[in-house]
Amino acid sequence: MAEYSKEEIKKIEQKWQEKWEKEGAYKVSDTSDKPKYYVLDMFPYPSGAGLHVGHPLGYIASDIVSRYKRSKGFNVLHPMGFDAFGLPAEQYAIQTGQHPAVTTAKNIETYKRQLRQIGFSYDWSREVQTCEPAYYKWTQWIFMQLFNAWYNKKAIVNGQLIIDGKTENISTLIAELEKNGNASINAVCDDETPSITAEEWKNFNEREKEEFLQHYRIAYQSETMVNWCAALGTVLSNDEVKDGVSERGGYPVERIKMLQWSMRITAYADRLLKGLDTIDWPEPVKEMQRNWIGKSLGCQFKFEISNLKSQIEVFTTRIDTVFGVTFLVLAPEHELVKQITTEAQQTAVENYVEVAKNRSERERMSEVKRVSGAFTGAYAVNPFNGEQIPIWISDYVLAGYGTGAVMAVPGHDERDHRFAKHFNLPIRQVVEGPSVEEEAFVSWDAKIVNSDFMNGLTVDEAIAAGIKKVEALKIGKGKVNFRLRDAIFGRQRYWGEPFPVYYKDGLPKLVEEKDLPITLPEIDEYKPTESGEPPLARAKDWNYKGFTHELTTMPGWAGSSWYWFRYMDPKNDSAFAAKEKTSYWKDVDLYMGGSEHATGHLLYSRFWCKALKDLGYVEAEEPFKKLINQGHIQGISKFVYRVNFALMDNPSKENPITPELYVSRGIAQRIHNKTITLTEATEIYNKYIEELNKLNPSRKLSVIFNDIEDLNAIENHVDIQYVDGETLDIEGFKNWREYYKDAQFILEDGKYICGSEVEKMSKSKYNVVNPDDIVSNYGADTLRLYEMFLGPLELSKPWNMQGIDGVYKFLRRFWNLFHDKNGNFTISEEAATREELKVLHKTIKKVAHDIENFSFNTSVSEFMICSNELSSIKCNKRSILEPLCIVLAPYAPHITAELWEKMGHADSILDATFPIHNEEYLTESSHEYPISINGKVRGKMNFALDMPKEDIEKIVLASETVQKWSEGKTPKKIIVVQGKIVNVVL
RNA sequence: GCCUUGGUGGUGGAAUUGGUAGACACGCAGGACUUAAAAUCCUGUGGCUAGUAAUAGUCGUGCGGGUUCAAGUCCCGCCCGAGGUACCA
Repeated sequence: MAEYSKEEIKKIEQKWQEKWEKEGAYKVSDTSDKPKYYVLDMFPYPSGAGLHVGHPLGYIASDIVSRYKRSKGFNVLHPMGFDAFGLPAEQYAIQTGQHPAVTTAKNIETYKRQLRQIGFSYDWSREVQTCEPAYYKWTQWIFMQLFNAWYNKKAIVNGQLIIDGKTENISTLIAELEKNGNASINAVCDDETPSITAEEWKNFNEREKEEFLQHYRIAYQSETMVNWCAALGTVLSNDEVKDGVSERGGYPVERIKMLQWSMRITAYADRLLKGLDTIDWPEPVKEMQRNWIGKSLGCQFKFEISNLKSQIEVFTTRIDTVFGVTFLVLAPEHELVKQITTEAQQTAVENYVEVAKNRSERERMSEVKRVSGAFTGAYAVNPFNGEQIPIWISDYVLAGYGTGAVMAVPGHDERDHRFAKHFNLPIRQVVEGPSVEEEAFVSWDAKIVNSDFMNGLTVDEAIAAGIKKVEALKIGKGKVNFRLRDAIFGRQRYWGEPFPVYYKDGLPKLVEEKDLPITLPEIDEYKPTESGEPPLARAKDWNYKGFTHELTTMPGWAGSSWYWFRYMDPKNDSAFAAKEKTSYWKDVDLYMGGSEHATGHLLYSRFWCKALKDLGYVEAEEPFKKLINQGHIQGISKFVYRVNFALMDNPSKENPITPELYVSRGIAQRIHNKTITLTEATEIYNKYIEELNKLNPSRKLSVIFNDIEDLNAIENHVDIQYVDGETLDIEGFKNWREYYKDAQFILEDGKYICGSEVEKMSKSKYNVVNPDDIVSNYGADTLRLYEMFLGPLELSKPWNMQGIDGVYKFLRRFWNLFHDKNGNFTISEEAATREELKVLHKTIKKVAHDIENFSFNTSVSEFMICSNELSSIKCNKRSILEPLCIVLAPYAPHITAELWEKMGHADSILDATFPIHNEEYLTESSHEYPISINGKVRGKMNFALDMPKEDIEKIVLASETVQKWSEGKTPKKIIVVQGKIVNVVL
């Protein structure tokens, strides 16, 4: 007496989940006669909000593929684990004092409970967590290998030169330095690496040797730009910076240089580029990586500075336009700026640099229409024609790119043109084409003019000639430039892998391998120290044999750049994975995840994989053979608007507490588009000052407020649980966080109205929807089908629950095929009719095709059509329903397992062989042709599929439809596409 | 800004890749069952015009052009949304 009711679903799903777990039904063996198939989901970060409905989208799809491949006879590895280090847990720790390990463990438990109840076929015995010492021991070990490695572009293996070069142990570099110095070494190294002889190398002391080797190591230290927030005493991600101030607290942020660990990913740039042609990834992701790597052929050369001994080095891809250069532009951070600025220009330049350095790189790149800059007063000499050209600085030139200086050719570059127009600098045409007075003319396919020896040459010829000239003048050379920069590997944070590094006399040294892992020490608070040192500086008595440890930790991507290898051998204590395991599983056959990882995780993972391969630890050159992008399930984010003013005194000395004052959406909009009245702005200012003084009673504080321009409203995410429609639940909001407790609000019509936006669903945006309710109301099988039914896997779409009833009804109808009106299980042993077989085989064909093509939404529709058809012909025959169960099982494992058992099977449906469709049942003998006149369908006619075109033409031309529309005229043309359509042209 | 991607009924989406636009669902409307409601089942459902009606005509895949016997699909130019933009993962 079983109906597919809420209670029954719960019973069935629990029963099978427990049974499968008890039997170890998903345990995978590392040895098998079957072909291997490795299906991997992207590593989830276990956030405090738990799993949201966006996560399972990809997991369900990959689970369907895993189950399908298993029923097709593959040995399928399908693991799951957690990328457990990360910023959110740390921020939570700072706020609440709870140890991130504790909250992370709790979050992981929640995730696992949620994942289990959706019925995924994960082999949980292989679970890994990046924050476990047994795991990060090997992350540290890999770091050590990369520290002890360099990139030899002239590597020789078995007497053969390796064209792309190879990662080698640093010992081969040292051996060569001892023999010949670095004269004949061809390696990827820092630009400023000096040339030395063997003699000089031998005479280096320990410090000099290490400093020299740092130019070559794959993991090395260098100075890089970061967002420094003095008030918070830490470095911030671009994400945490809004409008030049910290998202939290609204404190000023400036760009400063800091010594940090980096990874020489640029050594692999060419291989990362070439490897893309060998892997089956979505073309857009490959394209994004190509653009990110950004290989360009150009020319790097020097301009002399008039009246000074220095030179400015520029990189350009358009040396052919060098006669059109009318000024140079340096990044405001460029090291020469101070030196070349004339006295008269000093104030202007200093002011400009001060403003520019507080703008994020992203802002500087995006606001191209806002032209700004300053003249240094200095002039450079164009080496091609001896002309004196002014040197400017502007923030559209970025310090980290190329040389941090560009030769400006306003005639043929849009940004240069805008700059020249704005500052009234000359514009010159050197490429033949339309006038460049009003608009830059950018072309790679034209002739060069007004350019001395280049006149009449094509762009390509002129580039070659230009490089030749530069090299002849000995001022530079042709150069391949990559946009890709070395990856910063250090973080000023607590919750990450500690480095296996200590300092002796200020020199970084690796710990001994036997001392791994270097575990994360306990500290009292998770904040940076008062003096701005990273949190690890708080650790008491934490040292390595009396020496100080490295105090920064590794970034989020460290643990996720090799985890797929660990799943192959997750418990190994003597290697990150045993050689025989990595050579059996090799690489990931199917990787499912979002395209947001295109230029981060996916690039870093490829990099580490190549390095590990070169060093002889793994066989795979590429980690992920096939990649499928799942779209994001988007959430509706809500926003509140925090009032912000710049403080008059320097907040870095001692942080004042700034008011939590929020204005409703309409007011924020008026602030933003500057339509707010001065009266209203003044009221807000008064309120702000009042609060500011209340919060800092012992100090006299004031803020800058001259007009409405000085008033800012910063958009902050608010958790959607505190928003009803668009109105904020003020009490809920105040209780959300400690520092919102006394938040003040300026309302509209008595309400606080929130802003709203569709964004990716993410804990950090506080817009997540949890799948638990759906599972408890409808069951896991319905959730699985519904998420697939939502639309194509790779498209992003906002979450909505409309329509879930449809798939639930389908499952009930499917269940009813096996049961009579009273809920008794009844199936017939009668032979199937041809009609029934056609329905079955059409479904088998469509579903198998859909899974192979990752088109899961269309299979769900097909299942519905099939079940509707079988219902309407009242088919309950075993010979139809049994194979159908196997076909549906990857999508809805619980219901099908139950029905499979009821049909009398003692064996598991998990290992049932996926049926193969028989084309014989599907062939049609005739086709109903749409008859169109001038492309518009006017009628339909049925013809045998093998009827010759000529016969169809005759019949159609004689038909009533054509007679009616042609009104006696003779048709000009008739097109017959066999099996498809007929079109008559009048 | 730049790179990538998407835009089809009231809603999610389908369309064998240039060949009948709107499959399958949701929602809505009407009906059956019921004292009633829920559940279930049946019927209808892109817009506009004409008709009591079956139906007929016409417009229609973000906007504007183009190629073609034929365009949601290909080409050119726009508009809008989303992801990434190097310390979120």
